[in-house]
Amino acid sequence: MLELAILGLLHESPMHGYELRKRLTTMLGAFRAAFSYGTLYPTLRRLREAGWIEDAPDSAASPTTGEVPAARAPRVKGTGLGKRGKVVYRLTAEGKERFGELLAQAGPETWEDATFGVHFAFFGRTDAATRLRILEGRRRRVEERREGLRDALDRAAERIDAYTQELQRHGLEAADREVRWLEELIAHERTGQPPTVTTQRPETRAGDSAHPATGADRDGDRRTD
Amino acid sequence: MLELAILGLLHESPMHGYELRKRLTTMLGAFRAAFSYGTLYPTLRRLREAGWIEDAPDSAASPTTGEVPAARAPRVKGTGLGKRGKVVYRLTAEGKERFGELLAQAGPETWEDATFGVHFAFFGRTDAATRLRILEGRRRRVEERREGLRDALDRAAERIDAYTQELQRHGLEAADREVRWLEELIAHERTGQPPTVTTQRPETRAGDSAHPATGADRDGDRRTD
DNA sequence: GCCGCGATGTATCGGCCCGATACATCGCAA
DNA sequence: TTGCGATGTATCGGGCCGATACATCGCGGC
Repeated sequence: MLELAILGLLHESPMHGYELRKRLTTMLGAFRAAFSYGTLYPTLRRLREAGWIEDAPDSAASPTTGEVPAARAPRVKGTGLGKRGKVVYRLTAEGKERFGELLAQAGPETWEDATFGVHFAFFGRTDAATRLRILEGRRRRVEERREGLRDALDRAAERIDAYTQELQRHGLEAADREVRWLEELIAHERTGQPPTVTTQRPETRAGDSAHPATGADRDGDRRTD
Repeated sequence: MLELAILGLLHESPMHGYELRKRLTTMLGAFRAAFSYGTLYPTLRRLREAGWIEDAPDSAASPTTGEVPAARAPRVKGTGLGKRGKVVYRLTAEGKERFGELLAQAGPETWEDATFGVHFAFFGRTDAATRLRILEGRRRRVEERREGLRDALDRAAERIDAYTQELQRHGLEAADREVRWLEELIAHERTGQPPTVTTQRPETRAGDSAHPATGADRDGDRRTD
């Protein structure tokens, strides 16, 4: 899950682990608070070893000329880095491919809480059919939870602790709201609209006016989950 | 976190791991879907080794539960539990003490998503001062997230992907609703009201909900899961 | 000058937790 | 008899978290 998030973020532009984490935190609105560094750095390492991303020393210290660091010095373990510590990660060609694969997935794991959030955040680069499948899977998932909560409350009535009951009531309401949200999104998808685009502030300077979301890439091959 | 949940549930009555998990699932309304067995059983083992709980072969559970409609015949013939059968866990005296300690905690970890849910579910056995501290800590936590989301949306405006924006908007709304919920609860706590006396749950159907005969339930006592 | 101090930045460790998987038993129906 | 779904216990690999440890940078105070 973090893998998809990192690949997607680096797809826009290379950046540090530190910045990556901040972007992650605000990007994942609901569904997840933040990833910890204890997760982030090991994952970066894994992705590097898999060849999806590559790192380079930050050349920001010397703007244009400067001396290029002699060689991609192998990471000195033990006590931190040599001297200049910042590392910029960037996506490789294989990484782009991998990102595409992950984007096309629409299996059961894609509609779990946090995973769904990450996938949704990248819907702008996901093809329409996959978007719909994920949205509907998620809806079913939340509906199931909602029914479970409803039953529990019906059956519980005055048998269980009032606080527990209140917790379930709150959970039921949240589930209900999410289902309605999803239904709206699904309806929009079916009519070909991008998302609801709440407040429009026409500040869209020159450049392309096309919507990033409605590109409709013709699918050639697709792995159905 | 699971530790608190298990101790609290076993405080009511002894039960199997299997039943424990089902109770857990419905108890934790929002904030958490379910615990997996891959978590539950190792935790039970840990608690047993720590001395907080003890196991015993399944014979007669104490009837303090909601009672079972006599359809359950004792399937214990000759006690085959010696080798490996059903195991009923029950709280020890030390376990009760431990439960009390955990209930009294009100630190930073108690207002994280899932942990907060577990603590809240046991508010009926938590003293008032601790309840208030946890509620207020949680509120601050969610407020911070809300502000972060608000800033991101203000600043982002037309810069970011429409789907990502929609995700953040949804997250903002959810955070806002939770803050209001918490504020209501805090107000109730301050006036000494026990729990929020909610006799009606949110109706998800259209149309308003006049509640006929509050408290009366059409029997629903056929399933004991 | 230089000193602390908070933000930036990278990284590891112990431990919680999850999904997948493997068993075994029981009641029931084809 | 066989199959099947619910009940029931348990482990394993790996993802993820909180705590912790460093190191550098910019900046204001003294």
